Amino acid sequence: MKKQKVSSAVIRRLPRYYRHLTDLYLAGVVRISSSALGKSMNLTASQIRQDLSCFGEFGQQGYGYNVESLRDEIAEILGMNQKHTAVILGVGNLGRALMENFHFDRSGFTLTAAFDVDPNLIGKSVSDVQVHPVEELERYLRETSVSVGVLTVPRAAAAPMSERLVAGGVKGIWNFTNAELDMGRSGVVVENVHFADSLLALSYMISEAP
Amino acid sequence: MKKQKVSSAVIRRLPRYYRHLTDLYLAGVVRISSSALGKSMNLTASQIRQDLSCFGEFGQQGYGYNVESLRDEIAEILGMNQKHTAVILGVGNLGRALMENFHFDRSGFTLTAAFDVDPNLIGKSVSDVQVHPVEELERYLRETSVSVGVLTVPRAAAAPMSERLVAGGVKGIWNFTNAELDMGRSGVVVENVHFADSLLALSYMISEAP
DNA sequence: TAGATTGTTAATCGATTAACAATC
DNA sequence: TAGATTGTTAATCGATTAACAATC
Repeated sequence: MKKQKVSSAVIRRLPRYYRHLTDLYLAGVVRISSSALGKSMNLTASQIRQDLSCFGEFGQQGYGYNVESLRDEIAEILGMNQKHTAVILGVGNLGRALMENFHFDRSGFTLTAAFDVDPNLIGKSVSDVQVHPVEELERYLRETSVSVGVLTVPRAAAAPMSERLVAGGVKGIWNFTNAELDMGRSGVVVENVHFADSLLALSYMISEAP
Repeated sequence: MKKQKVSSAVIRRLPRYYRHLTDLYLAGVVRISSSALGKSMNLTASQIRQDLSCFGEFGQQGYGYNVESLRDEIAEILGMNQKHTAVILGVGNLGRALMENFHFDRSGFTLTAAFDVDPNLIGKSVSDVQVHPVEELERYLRETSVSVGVLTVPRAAAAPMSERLVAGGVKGIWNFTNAELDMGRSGVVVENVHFADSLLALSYMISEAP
């Protein structure tokens, strides 16, 4: 086991490994070699072995990797067993879509509360998660350990809300607004889901085509 | 103007440039140097100049870049003026959230139709876009030029739907399902929005923290 | 055992950064 | 003009690929 810094390119591939290994596992595949996995994921066998070597030795010469145990190892590496919690800020369409459709638990998270300003929503539950008035955010964060704040508020509310989350001690922010959040020296990690950036990248790629 | 291949790292930064320049423009900033832009985006001035040089010469020595015209140039590069069109497949929570909240037009797209299997939705309109029965997809694609199909269907429907989109001649697929689509030799571009991958990357980053 | 496949070291490739002449 | 800042070429850094001894 090494303790070198893991590059962000590797980090981005880990969830893909996890997803593919889960699919293989569910399909009943017991073992797989780096070259077979590489073929199915469009990576080189070398890259896969190199990536995994950042975290330990999970394979066996002449055999390859056990699908289930490699999947479990990667889950562990990703922190999926750490009982992370999340709260969601903003129960508009997108917030509700995440609450109703996204399986936080499959990523090792428990969604424990939602917050909104709309009096019509407060007190209601969405997918068994209660909507609180946003004024109660600070108290909630004080009384409950929350790993991640999910930002699905309007753009204008993104900066102030992120500051309140940081002050409340969250470790990460999952940002669905198209605001660029500045975490300064807080150490809080921001993961952006910028829909527009994604669509524009696609726009570029289809515009280039011959 | 060069005609070298543009790396995917550069392509991914283009929408960010566009977003930052738009913010600057709306804030009334007229000109900016690569070093000032770099500071605000956490990039080196060198990298910005190197990136832009893939597409042409947009600055002026001793002055920097005109914010508005650089923004417009990048919009052009991204294909935002090409009157791209999109249809959305699957009007569940996520599909509806995109239809109601995401401004396709701000990325240069027009959302022209939605498709679903649910008889209760068919015929209705969401944000002025009509929901059609999915059986009509082929006819619609034949009669209308559609650039991109937005996949917000359940995972199991992702593969067959993507095949129908490809057969119908779309140029790109914006995939919100966690299925990994294989476009084979079709030349159709897939842009994935994998929520779970994104959250797992965040999970890794907060788990590493000291 | 022989064949397969790992983990790791070395080689290559590509992307980022630095430097600087050109010039507004 | 002098100062600022570009576009581009060269230097550096990091990530990917190839090669191979170790070994199941």
